[in-house]
Amino acid sequence: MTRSPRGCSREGMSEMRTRFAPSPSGYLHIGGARTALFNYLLARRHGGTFVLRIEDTDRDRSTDESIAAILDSLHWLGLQWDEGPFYQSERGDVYAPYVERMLASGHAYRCTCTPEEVDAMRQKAQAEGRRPGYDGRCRDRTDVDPQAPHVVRFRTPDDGETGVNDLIRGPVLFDNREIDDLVIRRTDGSPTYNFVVVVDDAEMRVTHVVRGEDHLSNTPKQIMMYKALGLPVPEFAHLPLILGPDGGRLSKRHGATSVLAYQDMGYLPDAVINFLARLGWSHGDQEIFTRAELIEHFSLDNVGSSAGVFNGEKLEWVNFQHLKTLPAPQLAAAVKPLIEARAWQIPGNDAWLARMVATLQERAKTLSELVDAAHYYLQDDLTFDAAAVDKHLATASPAVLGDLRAALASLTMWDTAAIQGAFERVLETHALKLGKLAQPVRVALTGGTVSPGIYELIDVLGKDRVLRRLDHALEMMLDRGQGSGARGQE
RNA sequence: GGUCCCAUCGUCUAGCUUGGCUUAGGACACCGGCCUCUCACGUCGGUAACACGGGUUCGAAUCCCGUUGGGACCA
Repeated sequence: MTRSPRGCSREGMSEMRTRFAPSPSGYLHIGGARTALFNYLLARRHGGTFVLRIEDTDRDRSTDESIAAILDSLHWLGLQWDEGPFYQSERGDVYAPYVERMLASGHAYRCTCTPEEVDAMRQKAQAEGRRPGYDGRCRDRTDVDPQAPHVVRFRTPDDGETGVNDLIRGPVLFDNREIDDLVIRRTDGSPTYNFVVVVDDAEMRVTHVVRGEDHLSNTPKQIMMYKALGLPVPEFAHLPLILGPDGGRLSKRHGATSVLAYQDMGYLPDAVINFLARLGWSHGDQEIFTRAELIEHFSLDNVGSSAGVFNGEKLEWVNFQHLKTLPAPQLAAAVKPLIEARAWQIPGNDAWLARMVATLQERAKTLSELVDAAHYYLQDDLTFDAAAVDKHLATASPAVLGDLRAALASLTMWDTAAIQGAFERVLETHALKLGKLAQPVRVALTGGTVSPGIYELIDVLGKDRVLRRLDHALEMMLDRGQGSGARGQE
């Protein structure tokens, strides 16, 4: 068992090479993304190479759509790989020589037992209270015709132990007697998963295999095969799984599990990465990391060994932390496509959009929320909230609002200071507090009671639209005033 | 069923390697105060955890064993 410092490449050691090897049987989910991230971070941290390999051997379950979704997800998250993508389906001929090598060296043998026979021995063993599994009856046969249908089995050691020196959980020992002779080549000639992984990782000179904990019990078999083939055994690190809120395996019923779904919901890739990194890894008390900080501090030493529960609320908060510190022009650029997707016209240039976004930046956890909140900036047909109108507009004085309209109309400068000045003059003449005026104005300008500060709102909205909306509100107030008999009677 | 992994606030976690510095720290969420033109932001404070049982030790969240619980893999 090789013992080396966890996740640390020393001077003189060969370059670190990590890999992410998804099977394209669906979109890239949160758990897979985290595995990819940790491989990426580890490689970046140590100046190594991050390899992408698509395990699409299972033609029935692999689809081009899945491959595209995985690639898109990785691109979106910014997990740029250095080599690949290599497609297993295109590597069909690399495995045969390895099978032959095993056969020639006696580490593998041909077995003609049918699935029924294997099943029978399993049941018998179980009935007799023994460990179920292949009993090795073809191990030493020399009479198997290579042309006849057969599988090739790997001859596992009969005794002793195989140790996995897991970089995350330390040494894990497996009793070799528990591991029976696994099939490495099926009757149809196709190689099996565990064998293919070993060959691929060896051929791609992967030095650190970082993958989900669900692969831990496959690892001793793989180590045996590396040794049988005389190949260098890589380091292994098995990441704890990500669970749903109920402690079970994360699945669709826990909400979105696809990476791309988070893109659609308006999350920032850097935030998703930050959140995923913190799910299982830590660096003291720090919660918010830039990509560069993640690369700088990442280490397998600080990856925990227990499974974690996906917490969407924390993701929202992490996203907010990133969103609010993003420079406004960048945020504007990120938000623009979402606005266009709603077929909303942006009433200004990019600079204006950046100003708009700046007023909403601390008021939205996601890009989508920000666009939702921006409706009164982007659409002129306001939807008035009835309760807000009743509470703030119906009770306000048209005279005061009219004065404000006039004060604003007469401004030659249009900035928050000038606007504030107009407000202050009106408030003084009517001896009112700001709240009494700001809320009716807010309802008049947005249709509701929630918005950025009233001065910045007015500033960004622009003089024309502000005056128009004020006029409209004044009209509404007069209409209601005439029909006041109806009020209170519903 | 067999093998393996895991176990600190509801959740993510620090602390565990090298036992005392811990009245167990931080964060999300939640509750309350402050700030305030609304909503937020911010800020101050609060509720809340070492699964259980043995051992080792002067002393255990930290080391060992067992139990329980959860998970994975194989079948």
